[in-house]
Amino acid sequence: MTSGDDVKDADAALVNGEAPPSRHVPLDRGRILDAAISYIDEQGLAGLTMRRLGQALGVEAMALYRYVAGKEELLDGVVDRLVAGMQADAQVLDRPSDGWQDFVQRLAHGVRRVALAHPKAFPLVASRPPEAPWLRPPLRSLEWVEAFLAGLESEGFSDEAAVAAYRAFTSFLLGHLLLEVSTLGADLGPLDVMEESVEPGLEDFPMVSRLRRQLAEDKAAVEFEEALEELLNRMALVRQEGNAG
Amino acid sequence: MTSGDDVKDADAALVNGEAPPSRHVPLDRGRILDAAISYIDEQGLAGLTMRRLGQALGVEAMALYRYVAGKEELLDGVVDRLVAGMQADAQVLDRPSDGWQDFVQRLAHGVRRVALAHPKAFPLVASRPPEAPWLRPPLRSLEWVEAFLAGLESEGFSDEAAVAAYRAFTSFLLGHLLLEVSTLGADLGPLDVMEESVEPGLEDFPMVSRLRRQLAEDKAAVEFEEALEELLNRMALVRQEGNAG
DNA sequence: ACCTGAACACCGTTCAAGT
DNA sequence: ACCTGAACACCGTTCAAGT
Repeated sequence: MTSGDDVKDADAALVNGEAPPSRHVPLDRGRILDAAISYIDEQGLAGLTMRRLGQALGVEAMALYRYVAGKEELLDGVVDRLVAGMQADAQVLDRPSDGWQDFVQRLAHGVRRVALAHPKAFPLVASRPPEAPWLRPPLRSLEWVEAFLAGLESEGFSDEAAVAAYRAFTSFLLGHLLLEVSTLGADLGPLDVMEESVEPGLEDFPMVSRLRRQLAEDKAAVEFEEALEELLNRMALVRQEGNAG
Repeated sequence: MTSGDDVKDADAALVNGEAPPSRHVPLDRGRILDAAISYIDEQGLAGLTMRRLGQALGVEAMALYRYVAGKEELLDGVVDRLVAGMQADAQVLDRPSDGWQDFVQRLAHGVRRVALAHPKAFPLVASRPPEAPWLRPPLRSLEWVEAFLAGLESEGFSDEAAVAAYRAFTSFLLGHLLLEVSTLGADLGPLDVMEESVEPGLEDFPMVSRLRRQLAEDKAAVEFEEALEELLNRMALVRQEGNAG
């Protein structure tokens, strides 16, 4: 677990794990962003406050402003950190080694894993306005886009086919993951478990009430796999067109 | 509409149309929600405040609480109103008359029209947590879902096929429309126009910088049409399976 | 019946001051 | 160098009071 790496100065008293706010270890941006993500995971996005975040770090809110420019910039930092997590997790920077289908599958599952790990934070990745038109959510980093395009072209995709694939891939991920994550209670903190009883007024909607069970069934995982498979098929067609034309 | 029935006591103040009865026309929920949507359209979601909304209506903020339970409930009301707008616009309650493909196309374009008309408010439709698992964004009303399912079944879809189509349709709409709307400046109010100059650090990303033009090109409309066409093809397959099996 | 004034707890953010 | 206290403008929400 804890690698016994040397620590440069003798703050040896605090050892490992998540050190609770300690006197002499100064804050740093990374710790603040991680704390923000944890806070959102536990309390929900709406509950995140500069003052409460400071409190969680054992510090007054004003101390945060030495490391983040403001709340907006904090949230941007959270998004960056989540996106960086996707990259590390999916090893997206690796080039395709088992064909482009495997490559794309790996990326898709990497993003999905992060979304499911942080369902209350993921909508942030989706909704912050992109800084550039080539950074479509949820693939909000140049590293991501570069790796995606380069990976596909190394596997025989033309410029046009790679760009089309990029658009299709982002739309696919955004729609599926946002929907999946929204069912996991994406907004509020203390969420009441839904009642199993009959919803009021449902008797006016015969189809919905008859298909209630099937509509409520959690098919997110297989749905994702099937839609991803469909996407790969479409991408294969576009790739061939590019080669033929 | 309102028959001139006598009301026995004065608790009425029943609101009919836009009649200015006496001095200040009293507020009503509809007017508040419409004002909120206008405010979001013009100033952005982040700028919406109970106090400022009151001001826009010529009233103190506290007066709003007679008609909405709070800010959260206000936003839910905004979502309901936008969804109602989709229904009116797309005439979703009409049953299919030119085949189910035409039916689904009509619905899709109706939702897209509302999204494009209110790009800064649409993310709300996507991100508020659904009240029930059968109300997947952006189709957040029982009327919508009922009409969708009934429409497809009347055109030969089985239960399973209709439910699968519903899932696929919502994912498709959410992904495409959220992405399209996010490029229209979905978050901030006074947004600076982006610089045409070279982005910093782009030289480290050869693919992105080479494909810059193509990536920035606005293909949202054709992309939507093509993906919708794809979706219809998939739905056609699922429909046949249902009939064959 | 409908709206307002005053009040409360909480927010983001600044800046001079502490250590 | 890093953090805090005090202050400011603004927020959502309540409630008694005005008309």
